[in-house]
Amino acid sequence: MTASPSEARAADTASNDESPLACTGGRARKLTRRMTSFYEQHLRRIGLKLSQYSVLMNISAEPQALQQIAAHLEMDRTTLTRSLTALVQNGWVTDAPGTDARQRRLVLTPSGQKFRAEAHQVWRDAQWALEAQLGRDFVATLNAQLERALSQLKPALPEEN
Amino acid sequence: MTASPSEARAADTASNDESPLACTGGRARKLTRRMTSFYEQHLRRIGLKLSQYSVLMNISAEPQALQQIAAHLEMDRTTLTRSLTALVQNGWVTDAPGTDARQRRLVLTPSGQKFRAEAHQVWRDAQWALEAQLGRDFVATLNAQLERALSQLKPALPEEN
DNA sequence: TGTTAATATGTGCATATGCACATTATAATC
DNA sequence: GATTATAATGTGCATATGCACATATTAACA
Repeated sequence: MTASPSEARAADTASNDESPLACTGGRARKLTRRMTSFYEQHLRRIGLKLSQYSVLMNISAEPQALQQIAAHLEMDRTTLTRSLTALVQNGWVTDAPGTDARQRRLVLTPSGQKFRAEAHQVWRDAQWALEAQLGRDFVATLNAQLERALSQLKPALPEEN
Repeated sequence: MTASPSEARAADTASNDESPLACTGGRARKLTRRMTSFYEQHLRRIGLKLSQYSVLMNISAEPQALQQIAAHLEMDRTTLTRSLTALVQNGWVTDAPGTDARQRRLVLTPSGQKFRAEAHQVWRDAQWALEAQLGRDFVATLNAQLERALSQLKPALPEEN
């Protein structure tokens, strides 16, 4: 409502009161949509989504617990579960036997290792294309900015589960 | 090439001339997840997703065609359609009568105008919180970087529809 | 040792995202 | 004026995202 407590600060950002584009989150989302689209133009020829590629690159011949992978990727645990479904169905990833019946330990299959190398090459093409389009220096700067933002914008409620 | 477990990490940090930079798309996605989470912590108290907020801020008392809104937000047309469903069901947005039976023209209802102002205030709180956490200067820089990336990474196949 | 707490994961629900396809209405053309 | 092209939108499908809740398993401990 008429939030009087914030009127003082309102002057600080009054320049963009009417402009929703000032929203950093909105910009980030928009860029992510374009960026995802860009990468997936390349990845489409091997039938991978960018997210699936990310998951695939974080699985190896060494069994890793699902939660470890999720933490490393900083993906929602349940999102990872469903993302793995496709990779498992394609025979690239499988469950390694373990001692703890709760824990899922995931490994690449032989065909998964082969496919991962192929996917990596396709990603390289995409990344090179991105650097060609935006300029290598700018991409490096952007990477650094994203990295810095990530280091400062810590995830909220870090796993209260 | 041997798809060793370290290959992914090697690519992540590679910076020599022969290797592409780290996956910019992956970083962007990760930051977007955190950013979205950050904003939605605030927006949750009025029951809005960040995406819904963006849509709401791009609808006014002046009827606008769905496609115009989608183009301006650079959102997929069909995503917008479904995002509008919730806004319409809540009585904030409605269809304005038009001459072309194909075209949907959307307007804010009176209650929608009121709610939009409220949502805007909540967003301001979120934006302020973001600036407080990351530092105002850095947010400004980040915004500029995102904007620059957006201006250079044009959408592929720019609406062949 | 039996009960309770903590762990690891899965499922249902709602929305987001984009593609392919279907539908309806207007415009164009002959 | 009937047929065809174009335009605007909606729907189905697959996946992404995150939250709330449910389940199963191991650890803790009284």
